[in-house]
Amino acid sequence: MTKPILVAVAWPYANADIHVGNLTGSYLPADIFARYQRLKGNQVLMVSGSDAHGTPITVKSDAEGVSPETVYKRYHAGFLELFQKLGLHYDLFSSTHTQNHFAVSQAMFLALKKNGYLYTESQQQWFSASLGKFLPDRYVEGTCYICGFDGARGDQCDNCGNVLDSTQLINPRAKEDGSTPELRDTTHYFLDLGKLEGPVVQFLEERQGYWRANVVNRSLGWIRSEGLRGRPITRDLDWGIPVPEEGWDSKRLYVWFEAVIGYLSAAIEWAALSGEPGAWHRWWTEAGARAYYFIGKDNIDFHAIMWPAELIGVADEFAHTFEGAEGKPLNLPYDVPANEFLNMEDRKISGSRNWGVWGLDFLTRYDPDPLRYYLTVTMPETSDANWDWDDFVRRNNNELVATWGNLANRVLSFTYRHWEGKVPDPLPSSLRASETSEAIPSDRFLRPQDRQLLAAVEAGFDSVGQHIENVKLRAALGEAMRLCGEVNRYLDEQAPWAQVKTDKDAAGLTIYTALRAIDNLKLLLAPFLPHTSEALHSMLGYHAPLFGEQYTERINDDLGEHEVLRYRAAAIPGHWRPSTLEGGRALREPAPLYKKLEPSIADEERARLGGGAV
RNA sequence: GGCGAGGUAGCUCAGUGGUAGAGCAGGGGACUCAUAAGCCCUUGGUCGUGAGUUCAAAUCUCACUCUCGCCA
Repeated sequence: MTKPILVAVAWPYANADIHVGNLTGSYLPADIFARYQRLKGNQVLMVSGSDAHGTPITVKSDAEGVSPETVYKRYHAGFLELFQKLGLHYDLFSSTHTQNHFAVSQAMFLALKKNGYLYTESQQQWFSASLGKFLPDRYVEGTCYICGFDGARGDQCDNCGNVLDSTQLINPRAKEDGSTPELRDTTHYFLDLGKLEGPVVQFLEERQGYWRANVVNRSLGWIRSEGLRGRPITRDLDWGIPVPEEGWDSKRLYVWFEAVIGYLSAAIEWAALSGEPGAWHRWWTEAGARAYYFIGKDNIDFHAIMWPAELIGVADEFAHTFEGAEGKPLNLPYDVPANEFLNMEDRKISGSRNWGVWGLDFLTRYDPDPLRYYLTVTMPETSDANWDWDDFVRRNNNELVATWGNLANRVLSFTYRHWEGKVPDPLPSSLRASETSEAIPSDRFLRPQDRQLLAAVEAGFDSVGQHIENVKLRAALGEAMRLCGEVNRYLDEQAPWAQVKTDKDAAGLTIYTALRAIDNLKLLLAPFLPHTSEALHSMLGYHAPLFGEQYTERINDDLGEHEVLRYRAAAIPGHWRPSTLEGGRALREPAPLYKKLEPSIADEERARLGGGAV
């Protein structure tokens, strides 16, 4: 029985490079979860894309004198490169700047309006007569009315850190041309969150039993203490999605409102690209489907409150508006396993201070799986965590290399030397030549200690799998690593290097068992360490790969061209079940899976922190 | 100031009522297939503080305290 699983991954804002905190916060856990679900045989759809709209991007484009599109495409290209190098297997990684996303967002808007959850309200906003337009808060500077600092922005004062009401700014001036703006009335659409508060609270309470405490308690606490109030979903801006309404040409849908719709629009775009336009319904309207949202804690409000509110608000009207057909309600999030933050050497990661480790830069010096390993064992699942370069080196050398890499290497190289590069046959040599041997299941000859080891390792398919399904990835990886220890212990007890001198059949049984254990561990670790599991898979003599392939594609629509990352599933998918390694199989020449790192690199890497601007 | 999360071995963290755990680091030992890796033994904690509930509390309640985050 296969289940549709939607793996909805946070949309990176296309105005900065991705750092290790972003990776461990949402992108990496999503990929681990998705890879497991695919191995398990479930129907996975993992989608995301670049968040291309909003003022941070227009601010950057103004500063550089290029179009917002140029800015977003530059960072988007970096995302695609990083995801391919790190092996983040998105079924589709698109962008919010596509004709499809525009259409889906506008349909959501219209469906909410039709259902009575939108209203308009007039508010005051700075208007520049010389520029002839309303100014977003970030585009106004002046004196902070709290601390008196003169360089405060309309939305926030960088001196005292307070969030400001821009209309109270003293001596306001337009950032763009220095002109003095005036307050004018402007009308906006609001999402009537007050009306949706009851259903949203009910949605959260139904999930309180299994959601992470920091996600559900925070959301419920916030609603109970402050209540939900209407929130503007349009703003005066010319970059973004037009409001589907006569006379609203100068306004755009607010980013917070439309970016989350990407989870839905990307599923729809994926379905269209796959040549099966209705296929998105499997994840979005079927009752048995589950949607997991992988995000960082800064996004909790939007995914645990706002997005559910939008989905509850459109109800079955979305399909009606979008497809003109009778529709079912859209599925609400099943889980939002938000992660906390990762600090860098005990300080907050900061792009402007160059305090952090950036994904693409890291991969110019190190391999992807050690990064995936370290980010998983330090994943901030319950509280903030810390990246420490000494710890990175230690864990790479003492855990990844010593416990697992060395285990694979010691068994494979021993086999290669003593059994001519083939899996030893568990049949006793006396039976091997006889005619009947092919009919005898080789497991029959395994000794109790062999069966015991294999049973312990095979139990990992349940225990590791259960942890992953509960999105406890640190625990899952820890369990898999513990099983590596079991195999190391078994080898020490059996000592095949001694057996081989006195009783080659016994040594053969030991090595056969150890190889099969490694073949299992390769799968148990594959969601976490896909590159090296794939390499080991190949050394064990398999030809069909465990996982599928990523590729990019350029799509043309009315907005122009956008590049997406896609995924082609493996022809013969891997399976989340015990190995049935057969004797006699030819192995490939083994090579170490991981490299030991010099402890000195910790100092070298720390020296890079905070250095010259990127 | 309000809300949320956290404060458990030197370090990173598990552990939500029943005699304190893991990994790493530290100390000792036997082995040698392996990336001087692996294996065995071992040192180490009054579970932030105080009180309460209970036959029994790291685990529940209350107060206090420190850290981080969000909001005001």
